[in-house]
Amino acid sequence: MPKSNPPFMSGVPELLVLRLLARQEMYGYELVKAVRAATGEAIALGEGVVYPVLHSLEKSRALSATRKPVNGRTRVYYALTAIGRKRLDALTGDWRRIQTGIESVLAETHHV
Amino acid sequence: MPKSNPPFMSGVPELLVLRLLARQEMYGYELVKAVRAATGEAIALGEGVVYPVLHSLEKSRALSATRKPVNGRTRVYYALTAIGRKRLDALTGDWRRIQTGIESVLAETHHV
DNA sequence: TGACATACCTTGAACTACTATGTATTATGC
DNA sequence: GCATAATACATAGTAGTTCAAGGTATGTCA
Repeated sequence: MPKSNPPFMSGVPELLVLRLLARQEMYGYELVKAVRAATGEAIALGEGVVYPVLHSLEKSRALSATRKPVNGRTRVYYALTAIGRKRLDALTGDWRRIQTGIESVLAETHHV
Repeated sequence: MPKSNPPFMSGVPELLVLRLLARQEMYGYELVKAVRAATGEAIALGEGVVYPVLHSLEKSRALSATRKPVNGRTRVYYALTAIGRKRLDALTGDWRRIQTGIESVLAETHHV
């Protein structure tokens, strides 16, 4: 029974991938673990989530892919493009807007 | 062309509706405007979003509905139940976890 | 009579994350 | 030498949810 669409996750994988790749280029499997580490285990993305995001971002030219042979194994390194940077900025803005909105509702010391 | 699933909105309508109804009971149309006001215009939910959420929450007994005739017109007032309170607490926890995780990734002063 | 705000509701589509599964190679344990 | 785990990439199918657009009806103001 596939448990899908857990609350508050839409757009999150894309944002995290773009943000982490803005720091340095990485390959898919590395990203999976980087997300876990960077969020302090708060968010964990499976490979089945990360790879489709990478492919779709590459297709929209937000990422560039480079195949590098490492240890006889081929790794696909992804790096942020100028388009990707813009996409990251836009997503970050969306996030800030929504985060602020929700915070102002949750924060209210409710005096029933 | 319906633009659906904008980033970061999954679960948000449910959270906002529960949170606002925790303060005081309200009817659908009132909620639509309350969300806009409470989030400082940052988040605006259409009626097509709010009503299905209300119905689904009523179905899962998180909300109780009361029909009240006002000015010859019938309004359906929704109030939080004990189940709804638990659901709100759970969702709030989810939100805090994800919000914290993302913040720790975004916050990094990136020194390229 | 017309226009507009209030109030409620439904529908169809589109998006996206998730689990599960598959393939292949390298490293580790016994 | 064999089994297991970790690495590395990939796809399929599902399902949950938001959204725009439309529909109905009443009250109010000009």
